[in-house]
Amino acid sequence: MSDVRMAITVALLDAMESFGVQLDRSFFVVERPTRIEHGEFSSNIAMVAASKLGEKPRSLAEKICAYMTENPVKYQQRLEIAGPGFINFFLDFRYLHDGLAQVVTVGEDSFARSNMGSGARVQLEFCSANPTGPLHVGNGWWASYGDALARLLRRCGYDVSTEYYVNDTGGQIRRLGESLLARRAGREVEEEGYQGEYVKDLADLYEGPEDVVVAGKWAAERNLEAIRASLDKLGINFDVWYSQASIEESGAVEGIVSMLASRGLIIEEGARKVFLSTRFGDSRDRYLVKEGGDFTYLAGDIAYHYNKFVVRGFQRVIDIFGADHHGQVASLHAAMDALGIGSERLEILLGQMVSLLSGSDRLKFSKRKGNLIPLEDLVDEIGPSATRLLSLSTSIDRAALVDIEKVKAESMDNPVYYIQYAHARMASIERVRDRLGIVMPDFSRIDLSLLVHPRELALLRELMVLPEVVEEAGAQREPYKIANWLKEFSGLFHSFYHDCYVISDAVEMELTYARLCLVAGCKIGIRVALSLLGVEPLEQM
RNA sequence: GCCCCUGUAGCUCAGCCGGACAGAGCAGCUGCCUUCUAAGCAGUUGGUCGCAGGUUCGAAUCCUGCCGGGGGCGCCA
Repeated sequence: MSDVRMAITVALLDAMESFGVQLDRSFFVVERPTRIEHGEFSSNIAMVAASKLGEKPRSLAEKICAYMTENPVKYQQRLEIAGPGFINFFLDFRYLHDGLAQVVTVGEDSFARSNMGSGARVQLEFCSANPTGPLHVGNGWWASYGDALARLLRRCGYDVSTEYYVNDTGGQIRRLGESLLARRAGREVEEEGYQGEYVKDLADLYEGPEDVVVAGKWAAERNLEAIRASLDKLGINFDVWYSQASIEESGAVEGIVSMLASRGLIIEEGARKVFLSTRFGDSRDRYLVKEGGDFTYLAGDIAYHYNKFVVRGFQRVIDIFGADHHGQVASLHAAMDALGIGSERLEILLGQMVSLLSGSDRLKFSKRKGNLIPLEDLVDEIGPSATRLLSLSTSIDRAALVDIEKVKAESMDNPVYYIQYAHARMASIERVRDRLGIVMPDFSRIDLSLLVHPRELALLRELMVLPEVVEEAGAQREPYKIANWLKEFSGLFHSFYHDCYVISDAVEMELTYARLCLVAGCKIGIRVALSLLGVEPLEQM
């Protein structure tokens, strides 16, 4: 919460206390009204608290205003009671000027940084696409989300480690091997196999033995290299690549099963072993060992999560899955409770499906069929920044619909250009400043109170909001809020740029200095936000 | 049948821990380049917030039911 907002909140609490009422801070809000006529800040406290005092909202509002007029907060100019009982705060614009001075003073590294996480160790697992083929657009979509969330949480003071879980074992690897060998022998790949063209390309390179496991592992490694390369193009790097096979080979999976058995949570049906997950809220019990004696995917996944919490000591784990893995959520949570770890420490975010629109056809994809659109094609076409920003513009809870033709053909309409252009204009102003040899005076001699044009004030207000947006986006795991802020802020900057010349014969030098300062602050803000999304700012366009 | 998302302008989406006349971009229509990049700015057209109840001083927002869309309920991974 900003200092000003905090001060108002505290003052309102004091006012209520003076009337003998103790209120919780979450009981009311101090917000920025959508309309500037309603002041810089506004509170609903009189409306929600009126019944506690047996008063009418407006008369309580009057009492509060009287108190606050006696005990004003910093920058307070006047108060207004409006509508059903809102208290509107009109402030001296110096609160914005002081805010700007602070932004410029602390700079890009510290502005909009929060200590919300207090250094808590968080593990963030995302993407984790099976190495049975190249990444498709949907994988890249949620990979961008995961990467942005990691950046966001780091900025909020969490100690984040990102991880890609490599599913490099099991039936799918055998199936991949079978498909590879079939291609090498010139046979058709069967219905259940991987039919994409990439299998053909790999088959041409494979010189190993006629063994489905060896061939499968070989192909998976090749695919993984391609996946790393695609992610690299998007600017995404993982701290850890964790192998599923390594978990199985370490004996950790047996360990988990016996741990659960010792708690009486496993029943045996011949060779099969069933985890009584319904006791922890799952909708049905789950097999951990199959009839043939192999572990199920879930068994390995539980061991993997045990490893995250207990072996590696993460305080919190966030998994980002596609909505098609929704079925795992209840089972994993059940297992965490069964193992005494606590399901509340495991946060599973589900990314809704991404579908692509080409012309009027909604395309359906399948990795096995091989009819997917590779992530790399999109990145090569529109660039990493646009790819990221596109996927980060909407909520994870909403099934995204991407219009391929539109994105490719009319990429000028992509919001990334709008935002980049704003940054490029800021940089351009500074280039002109340097070309003309304008040297900024000492900071203390710049009169920021000259910034009173509506465009300047609007820009300043939005800049001041960024720290709160960062905290909110981090707390709610919603990086798209940063993207929305960027669009809004860029729009305000374009308006300012159009209406308020910074360097011109028609502008007094004192005002030029103040505006240069504003531009510097804006540049800090936009660069912080872009960095959170992993988008590279452009100096010129 | 059960579980998770979702239904807001012609299209893509914000707003959803209740608040003041429902927002943006795109598409459409009108204007604006002799000064820091017109990939821009300004204006304008366009909405029974899926439907019906309920809670409330106040509901797009909360609750219930219904209708529609996506995903999931494997000894696949």
